[in-house]
Amino acid sequence: MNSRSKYKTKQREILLGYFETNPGVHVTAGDICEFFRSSGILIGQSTIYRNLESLVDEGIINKYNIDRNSPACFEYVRPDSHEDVETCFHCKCEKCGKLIHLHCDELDEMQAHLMKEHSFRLDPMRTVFYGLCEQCM
Amino acid sequence: MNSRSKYKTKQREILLGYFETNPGVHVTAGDICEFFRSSGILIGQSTIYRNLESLVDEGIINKYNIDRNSPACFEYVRPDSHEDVETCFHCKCEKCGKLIHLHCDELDEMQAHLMKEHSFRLDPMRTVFYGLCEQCM
DNA sequence: TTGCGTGCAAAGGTTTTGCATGGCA
DNA sequence: TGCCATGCAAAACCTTTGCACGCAA
Repeated sequence: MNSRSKYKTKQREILLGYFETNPGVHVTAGDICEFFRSSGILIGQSTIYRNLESLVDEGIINKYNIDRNSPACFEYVRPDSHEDVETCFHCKCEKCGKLIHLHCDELDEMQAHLMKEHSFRLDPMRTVFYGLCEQCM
Repeated sequence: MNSRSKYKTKQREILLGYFETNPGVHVTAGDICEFFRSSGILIGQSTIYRNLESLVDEGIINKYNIDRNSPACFEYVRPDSHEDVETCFHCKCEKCGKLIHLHCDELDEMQAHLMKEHSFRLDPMRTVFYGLCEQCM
């Protein structure tokens, strides 16, 4: 569970560079494997999975479990936007599968309400709103 | 995706009976398979999965994706709580697994807000709020 | 040199699918 | 009779793990 890297390896640097050049983008472990493979960069898939776990533990990237039976999504956390990500919500369209990022004061209030009135500490990282997007409605 | 049963089969009735005698309980597909196997009732696992999908589509049971890498949970929806369920939100404690039913005006407002401001039609049946309950906090 | 990180392959567990058979209407 | 549902087995899928080798410090 709690894994942090102690060595600075070439593979880790490459992976980190990939995220830094793709901020705000959701990618799966498979996407990353495929990208490196097609780029002629050889990094084993287990190395990718292990480094992803480390980066999540270190708070450098976030992991979202959008859906069972679809792979986990990873997203780079910009150093200067630490608070934003904490309060970012995700909406998943049940029809087209589109993932929408929401950052909204009203949702923050809703979260505070759940905490105060219902004694429930919502975890935005784990919670996904399911429904229909504008196009599919 | 959208599968609804057209025939009334013995297997479907048995599965439905299982849920009706276990209201409010969370079970996995594996649990159900194991239960029938140990009861000497032969129902193929694919039949169970396919019927579960149908029952979810028909709104007779709910499916919760508690965690990746742990199987999906299914729960019977009592007929007499149908209206409630439509506007009822679910909070799932990530630690103790407790499922809390919430019916609250503020959440209704939040839902209306998502619709009006973000053009997203939230589906309360499919959406589960993850976080920590009072005891586990 | 020490021990962590890597790569490969294989395992793990849940869910889906192909196909022939059986059963409902 | 015409489909749909079932059961079996195998595949698909994402992710984790075992192990020997390589590399960082």
